[in-house]
Amino acid sequence: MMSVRKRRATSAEVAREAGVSRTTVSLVLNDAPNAGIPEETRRKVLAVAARLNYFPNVSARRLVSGKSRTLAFVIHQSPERAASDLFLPEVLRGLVTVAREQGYHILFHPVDPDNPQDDYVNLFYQGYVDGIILSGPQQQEMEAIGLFDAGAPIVVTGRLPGYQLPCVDADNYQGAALATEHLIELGHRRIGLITNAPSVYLASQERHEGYRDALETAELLYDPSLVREGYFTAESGYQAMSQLLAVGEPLTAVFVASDVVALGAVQAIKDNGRRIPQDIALVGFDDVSFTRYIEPALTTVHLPAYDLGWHSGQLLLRLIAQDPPEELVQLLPTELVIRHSCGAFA
Amino acid sequence: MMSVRKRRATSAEVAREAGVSRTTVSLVLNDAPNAGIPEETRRKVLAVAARLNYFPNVSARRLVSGKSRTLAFVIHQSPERAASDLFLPEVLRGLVTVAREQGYHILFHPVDPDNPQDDYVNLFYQGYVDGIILSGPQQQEMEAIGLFDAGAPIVVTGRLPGYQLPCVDADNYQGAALATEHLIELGHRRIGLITNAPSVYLASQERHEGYRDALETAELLYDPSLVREGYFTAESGYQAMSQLLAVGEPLTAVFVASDVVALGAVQAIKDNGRRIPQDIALVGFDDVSFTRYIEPALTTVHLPAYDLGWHSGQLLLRLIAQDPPEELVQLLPTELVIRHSCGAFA
DNA sequence: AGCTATTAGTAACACGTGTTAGTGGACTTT
DNA sequence: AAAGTCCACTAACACGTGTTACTAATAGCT
Repeated sequence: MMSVRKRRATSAEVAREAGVSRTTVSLVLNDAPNAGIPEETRRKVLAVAARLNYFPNVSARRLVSGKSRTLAFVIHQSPERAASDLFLPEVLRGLVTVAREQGYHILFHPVDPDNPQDDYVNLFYQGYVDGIILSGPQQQEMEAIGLFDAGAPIVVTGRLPGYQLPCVDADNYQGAALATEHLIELGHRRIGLITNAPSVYLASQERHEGYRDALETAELLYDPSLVREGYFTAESGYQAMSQLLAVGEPLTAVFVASDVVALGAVQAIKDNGRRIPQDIALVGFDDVSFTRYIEPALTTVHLPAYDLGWHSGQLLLRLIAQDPPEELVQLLPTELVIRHSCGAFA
Repeated sequence: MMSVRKRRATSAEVAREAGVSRTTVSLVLNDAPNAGIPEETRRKVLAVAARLNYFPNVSARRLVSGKSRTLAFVIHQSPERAASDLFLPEVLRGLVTVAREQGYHILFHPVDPDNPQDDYVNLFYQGYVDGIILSGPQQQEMEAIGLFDAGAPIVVTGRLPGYQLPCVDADNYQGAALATEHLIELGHRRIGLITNAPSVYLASQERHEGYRDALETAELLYDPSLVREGYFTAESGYQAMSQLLAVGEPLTAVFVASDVVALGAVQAIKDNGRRIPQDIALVGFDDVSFTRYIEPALTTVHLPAYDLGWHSGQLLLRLIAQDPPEELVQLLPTELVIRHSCGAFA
């Protein structure tokens, strides 16, 4: 049984114990390519290091290298919305995957938008991290812009309207068009829209435009009276759908630009005594985990959460490596997930 | 407009610019209480520091202090299950909240159980973090035990059966009893159980026992033929419920020890042409976000995800501060969330 | 034999900070 | 006036590592 040593071993102790200099220990452990260390010395050092349970101190390494090999994942989330952040696990998984490939760690750093006393820019200035990923930015994100202008590596997951920051986002426009085109192909002519959020949100605008352009490409009339605004929640979807059901000339399909909002819409349709998809066909957006469980299973547009994390990390790492790609604004394609609510299987 | 300086300022530069020694700068910025620095010097130093945009280098601080003021959140998650980890955001929020109060940061470090080449123990031995929170441990977590035996601060979120590690878990037994008692109070006498997972999982055992003991306390017969095993998924719930519906003497209520599994059960009941809660009352477990949206809204036992994160962090911080509480195994109480599927509002 | 090239290694500096022990001067006390 | 006390501040060390410049010894070549 190995006894527990209180203090951690240092490279100096390894050197003394192995009868070599600290430099040699360092060269062996980082196996420096050009310095020719003979095999015997090498093995001796490694053996002593293993025996003393030596691990190089990362703070000292960081200090001398000037790099932290850590990325900050900064996410704006109010306590209420945090609980229902259904993408966070997947985004993180994508980010960690690409980061770890290159030996980087992730510092998880949520920020409460309501009291932004917490200065995430310090994470960079204090050398805590080498770069920052900013998820779900606010409208006025002056700190991020200042950071970028100062030459700091920073990537926005989502988008910051009006500023030219490096960012990775889902192609909301394309996804909305995909959903709408699918309903058109199924023969629908009067297709309503319930947005995911008010139009100040860029994603909401883009999904709205994708819907409209798909209609017009198919030479269908874009009718604003068939459009209602959602507000993130299922409740808002219930309200919006109830209104649409009361429109004079009835519609046969609705594109709801958010799965959570669509949940409320489904309820409203059922309460109104109509059936899905026979009376009203439905397509959602986001592909959150529970959409396959509701009745009927929701056809929806898959938001590539894992890829968002992965590409954000990849972009950030290239910025850190001073090797930026030509295109600093990346839109990731979405995919239509066909289930039962659209009536394709009827 | 302030020009962007390439190199970051150091305390030595601040000292030179302010005409004092580096020691004075350090004393001012950390406002050391006993060292009497006159107000004028103090202001002068602070002014120069602000002008030079000086931030103390965290790597150097860590090196000299020997502390990283960082906690690792290590979570075992296979890629498939990561996407449906509905508690992660809340657990993280709780953990970050308590950590930040004491000036700690969080390193997010998922581990794929299928290829565990990644040694999270090194995070501690290399001085990357001061302590480790281990979420969702495997059955044989020898590294964690070794770490604990070596005196490293470590806390398990969930529980490691058979070993005496500090841990924080939800009181599954109490929650299951709560759910079952509620159904009994509503007058049900034949109450089925669908477990959340196979009985090798501790949480599954505990929920099973809570159910049985609640029955026996009410002097009702515990009947194994009314018990079926779920397996995490809605599909497994559909299967289990279908079997229970075919039992000779029909039951009037079922406690499903997982909301996701309950989703499948709901579907099976509907497909069988019975109504909830009139024909069959249902209570779930976990209180995942979508339970309020399904039809009827699911009565369930709230799993205190935020508190799990918070108390895990709190316990770990006390271990780090060498101030451990008497009780190193903490069970957090659950709460019954009464909605419509149990029939309490009928 | 004398010069050069290679081998095997080390001494010393740098990274940026916290902190202890100490110093010179002004002020107070006896 | 001498001794003691406080004030304001600093020199110097420590933290643990990476890396460059250098040395001593050996081998290779003409």
